[in-house]
Amino acid sequence: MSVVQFKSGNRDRVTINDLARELGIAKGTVSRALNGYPDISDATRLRVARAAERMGYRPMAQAQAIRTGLSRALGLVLNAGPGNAHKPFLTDFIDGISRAASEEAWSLTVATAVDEEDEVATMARLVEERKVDGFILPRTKIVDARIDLLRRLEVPFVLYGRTGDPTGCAWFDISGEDAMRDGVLRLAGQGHRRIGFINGLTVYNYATLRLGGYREGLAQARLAFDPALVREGATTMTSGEALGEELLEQDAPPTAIVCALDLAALGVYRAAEARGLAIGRDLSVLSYDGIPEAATASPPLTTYAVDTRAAGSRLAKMLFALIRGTDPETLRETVPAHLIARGSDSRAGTT
Amino acid sequence: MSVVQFKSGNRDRVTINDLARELGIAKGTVSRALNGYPDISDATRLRVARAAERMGYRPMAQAQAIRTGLSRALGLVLNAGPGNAHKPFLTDFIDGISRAASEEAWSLTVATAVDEEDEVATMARLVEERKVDGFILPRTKIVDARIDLLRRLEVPFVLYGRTGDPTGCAWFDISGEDAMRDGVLRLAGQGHRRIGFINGLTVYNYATLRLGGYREGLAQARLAFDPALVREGATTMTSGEALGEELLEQDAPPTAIVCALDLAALGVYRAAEARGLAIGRDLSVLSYDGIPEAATASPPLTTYAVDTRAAGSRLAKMLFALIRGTDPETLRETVPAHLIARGSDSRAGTT
DNA sequence: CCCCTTGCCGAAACCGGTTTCGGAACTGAG
DNA sequence: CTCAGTTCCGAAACCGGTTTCGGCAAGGGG
Repeated sequence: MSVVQFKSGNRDRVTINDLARELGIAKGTVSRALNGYPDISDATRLRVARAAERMGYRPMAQAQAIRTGLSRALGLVLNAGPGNAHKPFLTDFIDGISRAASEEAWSLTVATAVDEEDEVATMARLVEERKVDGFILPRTKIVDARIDLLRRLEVPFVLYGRTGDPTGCAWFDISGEDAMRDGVLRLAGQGHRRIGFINGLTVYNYATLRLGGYREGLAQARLAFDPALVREGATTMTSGEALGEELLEQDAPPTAIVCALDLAALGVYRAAEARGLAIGRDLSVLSYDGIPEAATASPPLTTYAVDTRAAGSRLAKMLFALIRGTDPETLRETVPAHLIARGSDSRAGTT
Repeated sequence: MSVVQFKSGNRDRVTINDLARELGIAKGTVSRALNGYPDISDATRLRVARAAERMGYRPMAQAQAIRTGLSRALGLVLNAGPGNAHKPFLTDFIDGISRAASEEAWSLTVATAVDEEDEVATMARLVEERKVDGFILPRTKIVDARIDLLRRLEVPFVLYGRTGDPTGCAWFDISGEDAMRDGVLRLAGQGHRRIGFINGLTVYNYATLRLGGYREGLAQARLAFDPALVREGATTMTSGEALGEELLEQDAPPTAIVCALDLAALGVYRAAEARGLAIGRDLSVLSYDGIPEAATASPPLTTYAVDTRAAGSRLAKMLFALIRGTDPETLRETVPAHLIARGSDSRAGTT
């Protein structure tokens, strides 16, 4: 047969049958005692609990899954395709999710995909094989195929970010729009009058929000919105450099630039350097994310930082609530990013 | 009862019973046909395969697990405790593993832990609940409690890195010692005579190897080994800065420093800056890892880079082989890091 | 023509749990 | 003392698969 020989699976593990035999009671009784059914006397419940503890009984998750339909695993599908680096974000995020999951003895199943189609296919497979009970969806788009899929499959999910049609969605998000608005006001307060904006990819929901925040900041500072000072589509250093160059080569270049992503801001550093402009003196830059490179850049980058670990943890807890039947639309939270002021922005016109 | 109400689990999923009923044959026959048993005629096998395809049958992983003992999941436990940042490493690593796993329709279960004890406990839990069939162990130590545990439990595992007692271990590793040796030779070739070394934590296996590589490089360059030029324990920028300071404040400071980790090297940047030394001119620095910050530092850091994605992928494949019964000791590979020459090292004495 | 293989499949046991159902023992009211 | 109502547990079905076992039919050798 084409079946390969695997290492022997079940060793000396203690099963519910062992427990029942040891205690001299029916295994169904043991199961109900362990799961808190009301038709079990306290005495029996205690006896079972003690024996389980003493013998080191651990229910086999998959055996439970086949009857209950719950595999006690959260799903996270990462898009690792080209242009989706988003690197430093991950460790903290996974740690946050995983820790919250561990607290409830759940686990986290991670898969990667190369594009949106692959992402949806991977999620469908995880659902079909019942490997996960719900998903956390990072990097939400305005129109997001993953959401459509999970809505159709009636599988619980929470968004890290908001989306175009939020019907039936639970989410946790950082208020990037508030950060952008505050950033503009901060720069305006430093005397800047021509403040540029370099956005991320507009398919993502955050981009629209952040542009809105930028415009709101301008309005509050009583500055006119000038389309010539706005660019979009920078998610890497390279694209940030290109778009920064576009802004700076104009006749009336901005004296400050707000970036929607730290990586783009670091690209702007290069563009400025190429033109002989000193960041923090000739050009102020301010950004969003709080990636580690921001701290080591020279000058260190002022940024609105996100606590990604806390986000992961919160999302996991929301997903638990969802799986347990909470109405998704009551599970919606938005929290602010926090400013880390460093040396990349300063008074205008010190040249 | 204390049991919460979960969302209905099993919906319209097609089971092996549906298939059997549809085809009018026994479900055991369907199972054997699907799994390539030899006592099924080709005609039946084909009929079953087609029906399975047409009806969209997907075996429920956990139901298989309970009989076969295999959950078709790889385990990865990350230590996310303080001082274990190792951030950028993760995305690529997970992607590599996950992609290799997906190819065989396996999945990846990720958990985090805060210290070694927690790590071992988490792994034990995953094994007890049979959530994973084997582990990938990153950041191996010379004496590693995780290895002891898995050896005792007879659970398959592969190391990312080598270890003190390799009995029964399979591993994949990057030859950090060769990189350190080549680094020393490169600097010696540039005319440096006093070459320092800042190592990582010596509990990790790589540290001993890299120190050995450094010494071998000195020997080949006919330079004497001077303990005053060697420090150990730098795994962060902060500690790298402190140890770099120690080296530089001496009467006869090194003109070049080899670091076992990029993060430490970036710390040395700061120490040098504080003393008014220009990296790449007054002090050459060369390092290992290939983290993204290395490219954006000024000057960009010369480093021996590691292809972490490929490592993850290779490790997953080795783990599959192991689970399928291959002798661990035949599964051992070491590959070289590759040099990315940038601006942080140069001729000595240009001051 | 008989017997022994061999190929192929059905039936049933099994894996480790959960859940339903029914009945024994105890309780309290009348 | 009787009878209905609780309390608590055993027995068995069930979940969706895998694996063992045995038997029927066809084929081949003597």
